[in-house]
Parts: sequence; structure tokens; C-alpha cells
Amino acid sequence: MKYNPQEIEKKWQDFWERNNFWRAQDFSDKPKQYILVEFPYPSGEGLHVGHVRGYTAMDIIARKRRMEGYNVLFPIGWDAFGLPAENYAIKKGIHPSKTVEKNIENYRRQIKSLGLSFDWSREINTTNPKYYKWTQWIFVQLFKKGLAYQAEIPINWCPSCKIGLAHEEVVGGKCERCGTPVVQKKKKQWMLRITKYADRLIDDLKSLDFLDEIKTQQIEWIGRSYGTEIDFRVKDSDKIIKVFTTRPDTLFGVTAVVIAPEHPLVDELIKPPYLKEAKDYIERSKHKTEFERTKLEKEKTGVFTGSYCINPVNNEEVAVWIGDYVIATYGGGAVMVVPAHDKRDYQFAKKYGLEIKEVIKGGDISREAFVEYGRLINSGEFSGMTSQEAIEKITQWLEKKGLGKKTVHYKLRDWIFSRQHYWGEPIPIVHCSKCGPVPVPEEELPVQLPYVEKYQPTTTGESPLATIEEWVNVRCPKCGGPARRETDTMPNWAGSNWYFMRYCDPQNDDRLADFDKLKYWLPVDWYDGGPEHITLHLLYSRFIYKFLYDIGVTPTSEPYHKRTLHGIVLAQDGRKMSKSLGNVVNPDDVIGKYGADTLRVYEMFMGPFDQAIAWNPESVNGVFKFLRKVWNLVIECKNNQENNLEVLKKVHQLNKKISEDIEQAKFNTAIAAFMEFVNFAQANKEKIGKKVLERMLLLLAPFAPHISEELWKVTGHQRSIFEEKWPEYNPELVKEETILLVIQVNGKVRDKIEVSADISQEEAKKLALKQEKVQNWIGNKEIKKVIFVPKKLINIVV
RNA sequence: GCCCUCGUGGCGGAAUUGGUAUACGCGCAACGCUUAGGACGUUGUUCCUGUAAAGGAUUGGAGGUUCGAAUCCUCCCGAGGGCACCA
Repeated sequence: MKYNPQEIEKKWQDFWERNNFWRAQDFSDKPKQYILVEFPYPSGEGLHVGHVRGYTAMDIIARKRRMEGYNVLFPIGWDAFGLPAENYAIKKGIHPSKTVEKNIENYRRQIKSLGLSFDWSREINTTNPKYYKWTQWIFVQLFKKGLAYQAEIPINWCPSCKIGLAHEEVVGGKCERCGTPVVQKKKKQWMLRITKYADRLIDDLKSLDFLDEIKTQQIEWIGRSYGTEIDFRVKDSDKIIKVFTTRPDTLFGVTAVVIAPEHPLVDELIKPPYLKEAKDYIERSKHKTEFERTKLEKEKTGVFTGSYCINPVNNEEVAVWIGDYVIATYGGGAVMVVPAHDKRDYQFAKKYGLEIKEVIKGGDISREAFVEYGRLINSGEFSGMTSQEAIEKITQWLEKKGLGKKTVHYKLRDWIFSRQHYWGEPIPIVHCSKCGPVPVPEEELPVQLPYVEKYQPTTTGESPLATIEEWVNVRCPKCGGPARRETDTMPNWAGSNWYFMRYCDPQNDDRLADFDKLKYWLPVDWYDGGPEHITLHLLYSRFIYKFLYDIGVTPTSEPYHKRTLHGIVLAQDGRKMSKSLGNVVNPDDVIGKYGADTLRVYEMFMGPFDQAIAWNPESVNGVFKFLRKVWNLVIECKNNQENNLEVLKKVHQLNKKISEDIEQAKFNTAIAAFMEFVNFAQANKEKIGKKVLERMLLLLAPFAPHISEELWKVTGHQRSIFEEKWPEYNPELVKEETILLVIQVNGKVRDKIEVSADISQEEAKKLALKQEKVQNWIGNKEIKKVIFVPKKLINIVV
């Protein structure tokens, strides 16, 4: 009998599916576990080996949990709205729903061929009207609570995709999807007030079991900073420029104020003879994207307005400048310039000849800005205070005089939720000339996406839906008068914000999901996904979830208890896999050659789970050899009744290691331990008994389910291995009685001796000093100190 | 520019979190075996000196803390990722 994965894998996959092995039960006496992977976007390229890595890891967790006696929910679905299907439709004239259907079929086949234990009865699809009915319903609730609103603001506009991009979607000044440089354009957009949840999105992270770097990412993105808003009155005017700073302790060092070109007071402030120069400058900045403006480190520019304002703390006159490095939407669009204590301000002052006034002691301001905290000088009554003190005291002073106040600022901005595209959920709003924007009544949801002939966005920037008159023209739900449908659609994230909730009750037509079912399953116990989603998707879905919690739809305030990430699988050349580079590894090929178990085990073995690792075809072969060794070992020793203590100990030690490594997502070292055990077993075949083999197979089952199931049967079992209990190790058998004690002299290893594990320091010292090698190193030098680390080493210092 | 992660043999990586550096796999080499296969088995494989015993060096580099550092601290170099005049 040879190990032939092709013969056994399909058989067991069918067996598990036929017998509904992975069906999750709503409400059970067993404790629940909700194990979640990010649902894939079914692209035309098919499943990526990177998907396999995350899915296999969570499949291992899910299978182990079931064996541990949990009622496990491990679902899968499709995040199927999005641009690629639409762009394909534009190119080939095939309706996106057709393309998506075909891609899903392929993905489903590929995922099934991996032997993943998904509960397919709960499969969802964001493009199904029965699903997006509830995506639209959520939008209506947001609208009713004033969290969805329209605003005419400069948005990031991709001239190629003809689509407005959220601030967060702009990568390097370019469209995240197509790479075209983004330009600024004003358009009426639907916005979601995520900023209202900024504090909770930061503060609630405390109670969650997310990797630290994920928490940091979220916190950094929201970018909360406490500071002071200071009023600078414009000279000879009653107008006030409000400036935000985190360093009010440097207020006496202000030698200019810089405002954004879009600042509301700009027109009033620019005066002859600087009028023309300033206007030209403003005009030029309009042609730059926000990215360009903030990018140009060397070319930090500005222009004097001709106006002055008054520093409230000392009544000094301060010049007002315009600089396009100041962004209108952050911090009120005005900054105070303190050249002595801010790097950027220092450069700015050097370039334009502004005064550099030292107010914090500790640096050499003739050479560079001193940006650290220190003691104040040249600061009137505040001189002598530390920066920390002065920040408090100066702010209090300003507040008392009504010239400033403590404020909080966030980097996070409200979320632009409109897309001018076809392949997305229609925004369920009707515009009435009398009533304004009116939500579509809930009983009329979903607003179905109509069939169109032309998918191309219109050149005016409107969605293709705008051209379907019979769809657009409707009666106002409120007054019955003539009205027009909103033609924008929702972004990709709309459907993926809440999909994990739908898995709890995927067929419900009356509610997003039954509350009791949500209460049973949520929060998700372990959520794994790619590093590319740890900021946006995580933040957005937490926001929506919190909102739904506030209106009583969800039972908890956070959706995910534990979140991990899996590193990207790179091509063999260390670069990202891409069609154009021709370095893509197709999981189908690997399965065809080696089988799913080899692919699974290889992806777990290739390196640390959270790090990016390059594909190595030769290592894949090594993993196959390992599985074949397991196979041959079981076939050869299955009737052996031997019960050797040494071997028993080894397999219990393996048991401990595997159990612990899985929980810490250290799959690579778990496999290594397996290999060691199998190598040992192979060299000691006569000592290997059936009991040992069975325990080994139970431990291997989550990693390589097919071969384990087959060998379980081969060893004479009728029941599936996945109906067995996860093995517990015997602590007595895991203990080591003897250890190799390392003997160091002056911190260098000089000898090793085998001693009993609980040897005392005195005994260890006596034994160590007897060793010939040790004596040679000590000679007749005096022993100053002996350090003894139980079970590890003894260090003799001479 | 700022922030995060990281840097260990020919390669992917391991190291109980301050206690034997290089586990496991790949590759390579020698020997053996065979139904010549995706072969298999045994042994060896960080570097330097040495036939060997043994000794010395070594975790990107330079310092430091410590009886003891891949691990902690400071500076520097390099790679990847994120953010970006964020005040």
C-alpha cells in the first residue's frame, strides 16, 4: 500500500460533505467557538496560495476545537461586488453577475479540494439581493440617525476609474486600484460619520486580544491628539484665526502664523502689495493634489499675505503667511510657526528669513530646532516652568481669558461612501425636490440593481445607473410627488462590514440576523486575515458593528475578540506573485502533484505564520516525504502491540508541543516537532505500538485531515477521526528525569553532564568541579561566585 | 521626514523570552540499497586552525548593561511595510 493522496483525498472530502460533518448548530449545550477567515473576493485569477495559508491555519483551529468538544462555526462566503468584474464587463460585455458566478464556482471547487472544514450551508454572497437588502437596511439606519449625510467637499478623484476615492483608499497619491494619480474634484457625496466613534474605536481596543501591531495601526490611523486651540486676532479686524497646537508651551516663540490656501479668511487677509503674488500662489496650489502638497519636503513654500495677527499671550504682532503644506481639513487649517522648536518651522523660517526665538532651553538653536520638552525661557510669567507644566498653565491662562481652549483632534476623517459605479449596492435614497433626500421604506428593500447594457461610468462622473430613466424616476415615498433615485452605489466595504453577522443566520428575510442567534455566536472568537486589512476593513467593520450595537441590533460592542494576521506568500523570487511577472503558484498544480495535505502542511511549515515568506518548491517535496514517512510508519507498525515507555514519553511530549503551538499560531514549529518524532519513530520501529500511532494521528488530523482519516481507518477504526476527542497529554510522562546540565566557567560552556532534573546547587557544584575539563579551566584560581540555574546550567566564576 | 516590523549557515528558518546558537526542512557530499522512483536508508554539513583530540570565532556593524546577550540599552548600516508637511 503506497501513499497516494489522489486516491484518498476526494473520497474523504465527499464523505465529510455527505455526512454534514462541519455543520454548525445554532444553540447547543456545547460551548461555542466562532472561527472566522476573511471571505475572499472571487477574482478571475482563482485562489491564491496566500488564501490557502490563512484558511488552513483557521481550519486547524476549527478542527481542533471540534475535537475539544466545541460547537464550531467556521463559515465561508463571497465578497463579490467590486471593480474587476465591472471592468471585465466593460471590456468583454459580459454581465458582472455572470463573471462573478463563474469565478465563485472556481473558487468553491478550489477551496473544497483543500479539504477545509467550512460549513457550506451558510455560504453567503454580498451581491445576492437577499443579502444586500440588509446592507441597504444598515445604510437607512445610519441615515435615520444622522450618521449618513451628503456633503459637497473636494474629494479624491481618479480620472481613470472615474470614481471618488475615500481618503483612505488613496495610496501614494495614486488610485489604490489602478495606480492613476488622484486629482481633486468637488462633488456631492454620501458620507458616514465614523469620526463620531473615534474615541470608542480607540478606547475599546483595550479589552481585545489583537496583535499589538494591529492595535497600534488602528490607534495611529485614528490619530487622536490632545492639544490647545488658540485664537490669534487679526490686526485691525475682529476676525480670529484659530490655531491648533500640541505645544502651547512654545507660544512665546511664535514668529508667524501659516494658513491653508483654502482658509475662509484668505481673501480678507491678502493685501497689496502682496495681492498678486498671494493670489498666484493660491491658484497654483489648486492644481496640486493633497498628496503633492504634503509630499514636497524640499519645496516647502509659502507667501506673505500682508496681514498681521496678535499673539494672545504677549500681544506681539505676528505675520500671517499662506502655505499649501497646511491642510484645510485638519486642525482648522492654520498653524503657528515656532522655528526654534519645530523642524519644519525651522526650515520655513530659514527659507523666508523669519525670526527664530528660543523659548525652551536645552538645544543650540543656531544650528537646529530643539524639539524636546525642557524648561521655558523668555516666556514672561511662565519662564522657569517645565514644558509639561507650561502646557497646562498656558492653556488654563488662555481659557480664563477666553482666548483658547483644550481640544482633541483626530487624523481620522469621515468616510466617503459614494461610488459612481455600477457593480455595487444601490444607495437606497430617493431625492425629492420638496422633501429632500428620503430613505426608501424598509419594506421596499432591497433596491435591486437593475440590468444595464452599458457599464461604463459616464463622463460626467455619474454612475451608469443615471442613464436608466425608468429606474431613476420614482415617486417620493413621503409626499408621492415626482422624485429621482440616488444613482451612486456603495463601496466594496459596505458588504464586508457586517458579513460575519449574516453567517449566524444567513437565510433570514425579516431581519439582518436573529438577535438570539447573534447573541449565541458573537463575538467572533478568532478572526484571521491578511495584513492589508488590519487598518481599513477592521476599523470600518468595528464602526458599523458599534453603530448596530447602539441601535440594539447586536449583542456586544465589539465584533472580534481575537485577531491575527498571516504573512503574505511571496513568489520564489521574493517578489509579490503577479500575472505580469509570471511567478504565480497555482494551488491546483500543487494539489495535483502532491495532494492537499502536502500543500496544507507545507504552508504551515514554510515559516512563522505572521511573516511574509517566499515559496520554495523543493521544500514542498520535503513535506511530501514527511507525510509518506507517516504513511509507511503506520502501515508497517499498525499491528504492533508494543508499549515502550521511552516512545510513550516522546509522543506525550509531542502532544504537549502540538497543543501549545497551535494555540499560539506557531504552526511551523509544530510541524518541525512532528518531523522529529517521525524520524525517531522510524529509527525505532520495533518500539512503536498502535497506541502511540493513534495518538500521533489524532495530533496530525487538523493539519493533514485526509491522510489522518485514512490511516485512522487503516488502524481499524469505524468512526471518523474527527469524532474522536483531542488527546490530553499525561504530565507525568512529559517530565524529564534527567537533564543535560551545562557547566560554564566565566560564562563559557566548558562541559555538559547528565544529572537528575532536581539536582541541588550544592550537588551540581560538587559534580561540576570534579569534571576534568572544568578543573583544567579553573586551575588554581579562586572561585568567586557560582550561579546555578535549575534544570539549565551552572556557571563558575573565577 | 515620521512610525512599525525585521536582519541568525549555501537557502527557508529554530532558540523554553536573559541561560547549550544554528532544532526542523531544503540543498550539498560520502556510503549503502533497490521494484530506477516524487526513489529510499545511514552518516556528515556555521566558519577558521588542526590528520585528530582540541581550541578559537560567530546571530547586519560599533559600543554598553550582565556571572551570562541572537534576545535588554545607545548609535550606525541595510531590507520590507504603513503614514505623511497632522501642527
